[in-house]
Amino acid sequence: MSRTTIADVAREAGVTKATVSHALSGNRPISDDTRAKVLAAAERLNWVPSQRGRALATQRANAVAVVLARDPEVIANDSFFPAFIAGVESVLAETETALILQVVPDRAAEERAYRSLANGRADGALLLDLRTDDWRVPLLEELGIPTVLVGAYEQPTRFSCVRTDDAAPIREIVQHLRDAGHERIAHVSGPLDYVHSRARADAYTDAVGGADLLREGDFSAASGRARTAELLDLPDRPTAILYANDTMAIAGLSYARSQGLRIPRDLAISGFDDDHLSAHLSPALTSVSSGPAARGRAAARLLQADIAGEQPMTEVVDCNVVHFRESTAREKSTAR
Amino acid sequence: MSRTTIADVAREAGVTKATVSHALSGNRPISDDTRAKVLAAAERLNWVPSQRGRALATQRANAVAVVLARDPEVIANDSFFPAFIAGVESVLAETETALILQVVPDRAAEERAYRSLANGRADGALLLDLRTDDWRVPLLEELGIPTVLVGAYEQPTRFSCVRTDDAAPIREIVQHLRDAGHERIAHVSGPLDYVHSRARADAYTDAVGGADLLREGDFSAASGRARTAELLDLPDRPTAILYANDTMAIAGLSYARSQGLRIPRDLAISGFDDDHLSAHLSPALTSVSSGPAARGRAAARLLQADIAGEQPMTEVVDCNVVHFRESTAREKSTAR
DNA sequence: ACCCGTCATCAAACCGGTTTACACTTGACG
DNA sequence: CGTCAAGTGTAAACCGGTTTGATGACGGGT
Repeated sequence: MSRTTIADVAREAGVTKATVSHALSGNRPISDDTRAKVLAAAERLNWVPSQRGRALATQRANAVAVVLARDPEVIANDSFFPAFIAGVESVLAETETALILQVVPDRAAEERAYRSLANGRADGALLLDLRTDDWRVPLLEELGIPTVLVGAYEQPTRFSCVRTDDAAPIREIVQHLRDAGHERIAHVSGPLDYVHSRARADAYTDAVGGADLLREGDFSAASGRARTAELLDLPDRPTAILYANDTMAIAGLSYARSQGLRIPRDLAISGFDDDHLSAHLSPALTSVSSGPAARGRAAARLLQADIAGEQPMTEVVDCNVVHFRESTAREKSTAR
Repeated sequence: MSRTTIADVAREAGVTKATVSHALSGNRPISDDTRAKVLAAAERLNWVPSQRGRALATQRANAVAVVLARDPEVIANDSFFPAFIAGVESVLAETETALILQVVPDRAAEERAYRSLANGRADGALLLDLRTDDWRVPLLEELGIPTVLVGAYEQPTRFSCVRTDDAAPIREIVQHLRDAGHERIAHVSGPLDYVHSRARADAYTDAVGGADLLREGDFSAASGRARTAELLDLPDRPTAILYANDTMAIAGLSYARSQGLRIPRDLAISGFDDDHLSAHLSPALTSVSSGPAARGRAAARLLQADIAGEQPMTEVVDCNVVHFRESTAREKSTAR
């Protein structure tokens, strides 16, 4: 509880509020012994400047925001998000910037949240789960609040962007599967109006030369299971499935097994985002570690730059690394 | 951007700032037609009161904080946290309260974080990962900021508490295993200076009548594997292991299998916290869903009550439910 | 007709900082 | 010796709300 204010410190040091302020901020030259007096007084009174007063005077909240419009359940399923946040924090901590996290149930609430944030709560925002032609982008442009888009965004925008090359790891996995003799390779994507789902799906289509075996999921275990069932019911069923996240992959794997298929001998499986459990399953799940922490750090840096008034820019963080594990291994007995 | 201030609205409506304030807050009686004029003016100017000005005047930040002192990696491993946060948010959203999330690397940073939060950034804090005799409790008491402890805390404190009965599900699992014929039941706990780890370990010791087969892990997959190896190396190895979280359970399961053991026939396994993947593994993992969202909601409510000046209280949220799955199933062939 | 109480509004102070315009010293230089 | 610039500190305004004491209008009671 900071009952002591800058005025108390000023009195204690025998100077005025302005001098105290300048002594601490260094915005104006202050003689060394005055500064010493001020610091001593502040120390003696155990004074810490109030965030509230400062925020009002400087028009800065010293906070940035992330708004998530997702089901609580989906949040709990996401291995990307927590690590991403940790990356963001590691950068924000350096400048005493706080992170405001808001989880909202629907679009109306989300819009209210952004308006409220822009209204003095936060200095900037991080946009996740971008959709093609996302309504939030123009809203935030209108609100005039610095923003960083996490993910490739195709529309023109003046905001900074953190991109990754999701196509490369997908090509790599497809190639790996081809080398192992697979010819019918399927893909269970995320919702295709998410830009990253779309990008991955496009990369897949490119790599295999068609979208016959592309099925749209929604990142949930249930959809992983359902889409897998559809694919396995095909007359000429795929011999490999590439999922857009590990949750769907594991649900799919589990279903395939329940149908008597052996993994990877009868069906090779790959996930995406490398959930922390994936390496420990049996069979261990091939997945793509998408460097969430690195992306979080990059996003936070770009946001701070934007807030500081620098030019927005796009940064490509290349941190995707494919972990080939047992679920896509070429079985000795069936090597061809 | 809210360039328009309350003064603009006042001018537009032909009244003073005070009237505008009262018209919106209802702190003073205002005639109906004046109120209408004010609301119309506010609407016309598209005015939203500034959080900053309001915060300074009311001495309220309209925000609460959660500080996490954990490895980014550990955060990503935790299935409890994201759902807990979602629960917290669902309550905070009702009152336009923001959630400030801070991830800090070490104790010094954590202490700074709390001091800064108490200094006008937040109105209250949620304390997770409680340790026996946690240094943060006296610190927050000294700072005089309303706080809710999530987890059983044994020391006397004036803060509210959200507790759960972790002993019950553990007893239930042990009983279930006993019924299936298991006599050597081991437990791989979390770090024993966490109060919830300790509580679970004590419940286990109570239920099996001894701590011979208790091993302390740290919630990481690596430790799950290591402690499992130790247990399986015993001359008289356990036939069932109860882990304090799913990450360790799955790492342990995976290791046991690599040693040629069949699950659950040779070794029954149970996790805790019910990771979203656990139901989809094969064998599906028995685990305890600890109702993270419900606990988050309870914690948020208690915190809001405390901030509003109500008496602190302890609430027991009973939301533990054991999901018995294949990993502890009694195998037909070995039924006794 | 006078007094008083109620109700609605206003004007000003306040929250706790930052910032700007200005005043006062000093020292250097022409 | 007068003047100007640099260097320090002060006083007051400001950020955008909320809250309180004062003011004025109106109606009822006697």
